[in-house]
Amino acid sequence: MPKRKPIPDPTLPRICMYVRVLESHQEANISSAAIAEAAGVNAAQVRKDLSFFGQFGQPGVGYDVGELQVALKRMLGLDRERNVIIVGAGALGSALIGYPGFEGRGFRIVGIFDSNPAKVGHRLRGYPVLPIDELPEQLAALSAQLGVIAVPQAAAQSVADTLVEAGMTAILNFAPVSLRVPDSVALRNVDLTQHLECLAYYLED
Amino acid sequence: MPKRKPIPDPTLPRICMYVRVLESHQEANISSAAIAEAAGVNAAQVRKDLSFFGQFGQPGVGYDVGELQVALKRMLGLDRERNVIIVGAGALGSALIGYPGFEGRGFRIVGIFDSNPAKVGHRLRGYPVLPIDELPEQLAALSAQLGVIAVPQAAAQSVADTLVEAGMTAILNFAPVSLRVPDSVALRNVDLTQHLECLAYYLED
DNA sequence: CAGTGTGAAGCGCTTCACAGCT
DNA sequence: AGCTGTGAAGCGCTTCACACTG
Repeated sequence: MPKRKPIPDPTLPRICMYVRVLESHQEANISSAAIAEAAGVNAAQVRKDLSFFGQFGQPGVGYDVGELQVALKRMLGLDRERNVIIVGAGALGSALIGYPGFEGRGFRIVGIFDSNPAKVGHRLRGYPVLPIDELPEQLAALSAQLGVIAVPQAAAQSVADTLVEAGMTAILNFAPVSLRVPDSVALRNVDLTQHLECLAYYLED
Repeated sequence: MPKRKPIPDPTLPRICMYVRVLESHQEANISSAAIAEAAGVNAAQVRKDLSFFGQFGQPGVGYDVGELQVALKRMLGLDRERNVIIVGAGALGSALIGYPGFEGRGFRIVGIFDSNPAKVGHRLRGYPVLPIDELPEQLAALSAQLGVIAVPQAAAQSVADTLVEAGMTAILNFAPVSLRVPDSVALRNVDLTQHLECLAYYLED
């Protein structure tokens, strides 16, 4: 469900990368060629990507680093904090809670859920683990906008259904299954094993 | 560096998914339509993907589930165990060590490395944390074929260089940077924050 | 002149559609 | 009849090339 105009799917992650490049750039100006170099893409690609959001550059000069950064962050919706809940208090869920890349970039973990009664009630890195049945009530109270699924494969679809029913519209799924969600829900999958499997293909022996 | 014929980049992950579908399929036969349904793709896509590796199906019948599974696993190089080392003994590295999807699918963690002297020597989930300087010597001894980078952004390129110099040809990178490696090295990136950022774009407010 | 913005060409993946096999 | 394998069409992203701007 695109916001205003339909952005090509591959563009979005690239824009995120450009923001990173801008953040670690020292000078005040930067050219599309320099962004491309740092991001590992074509310079024309950079300009075309940016053109989806408007015109930011000055011919002969390039882009104002600070200005472009702010503009892109606003376009991506990264100009505000986002509350995130994690479902699954296993090793992966636990690691995500402490992941510095989240808190440091505007994503605040506001709740951990698990179906295992043995885990519920305990604290994980300072966060109380809540029972999954309470997810529907808690969701509004926590004003969580992003849900992370870090449960075993077998439980993933059920958790996704619960999240969707509770009104969650954006889900990041770490379970190795193709989840079924309504078109109105944004879903991204991160399949760790799949990445290793793809790499294995390129090994010689 | 493709093995025999150049496979379209998007095909590889899909093949991995098909294998998953086959593994959890009960009957002896399956049609491309059924695989497609479960994998969330087009049926013609499935047939075209499979045709890169050969002809497996029987017109009017479909595919033999067991046979196709074995064939695909061999084509992907998943018919043997792969030794994996993880660089970075932080929260993420720690979670990856215990990730059931690895050990359960032929990827065996054989070593953890970290540059922090405070971590070296300790055991992480039963594995000794080795100093990163020993990586070159240890690599051959451990016969590791896959390297996982789970260190902070600032250290990632240096770790990648070390891995490449030591002869590693496949790298899975969790640091949020675009790493520079020779073309002969297979590299895949998993940027957790980037996924959340992409999702944030689709949020209404 | 250096560098952006963009129409147009290029290219590769996806989907269609159907011949052919069982 | 049912379903695979595949040439060909369709489609969308990427790259080129250049007019234009400061």
